[in-house]
Amino acid sequence: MTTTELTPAEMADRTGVSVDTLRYYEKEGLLTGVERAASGHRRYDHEDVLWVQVLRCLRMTGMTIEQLRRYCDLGEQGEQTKSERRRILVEHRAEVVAKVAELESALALIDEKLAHYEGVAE
Amino acid sequence: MTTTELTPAEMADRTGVSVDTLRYYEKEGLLTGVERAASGHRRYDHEDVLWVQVLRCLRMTGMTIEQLRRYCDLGEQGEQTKSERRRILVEHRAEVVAKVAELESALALIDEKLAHYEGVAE
DNA sequence: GCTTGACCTGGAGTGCGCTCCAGGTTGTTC
DNA sequence: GAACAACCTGGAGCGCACTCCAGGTCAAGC
Repeated sequence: MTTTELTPAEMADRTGVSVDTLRYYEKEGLLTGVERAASGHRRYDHEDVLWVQVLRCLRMTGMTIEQLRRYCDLGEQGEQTKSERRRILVEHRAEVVAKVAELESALALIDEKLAHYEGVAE
Repeated sequence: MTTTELTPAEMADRTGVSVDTLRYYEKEGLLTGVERAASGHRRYDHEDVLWVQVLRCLRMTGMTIEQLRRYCDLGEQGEQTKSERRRILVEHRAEVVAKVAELESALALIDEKLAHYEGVAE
């Protein structure tokens, strides 16, 4: 199995996360074990791509860097932290569901407000 | 018609928005025409309560202070800005709908991730 | 009439999540 | 081998939306 390695620029391209942010995530401990070329330049593999996609998904849904760090630290500690990690995801999932509900009730209010503009030309 | 007037503390209580934030919104032009008692202390009326609820709804759904200011400024300018205000709301609504979709696809990924923890005790 | 707490103003400070910068090394292309 | 881009590090800076502070005024209870 040949693992395709990506340069920082390629990784940024692939994930939609800037080179600076990738380095920032690494510095914050959200992205560990990134390989280096002999030159010292970073080389990202497919696993890194998948993981960054998870990071983006969790960030996008409101998980903080702090919480992500906790989640990653647990991952580093191995199998015995699985239930704790699961708990974190279950909890976060609930927050996302709540957020969706919140947005939907906000939509209702926006629609109500929009009704006042009925008949107004575009 | 007796308009019940609220002190800043009561207003904060009623709307869930802190006294500091209420003053901030006023300073930023998102909340205009707030009455004052003879003492110079603010007195909020029912309309203010309703408007702050709208502000919170729009903020919560990601509208920025800048955009809200624009919307409020248009309101100050009267009837001829109605279609522009409508346009802003319609556009914002679309963004909220997109955000909901985004969160829902994130939920799918979280669920996928959670599936890996299947059988892990709580 | 004095204390205590809510209120006033202008402006400084905070936390978050990046984003940018300086000063230097590496790698590719002509 | 020179130029130029992409990379490295540590650390500073930024934009947003508040949040807090200093120094003072106002009002309600005792």
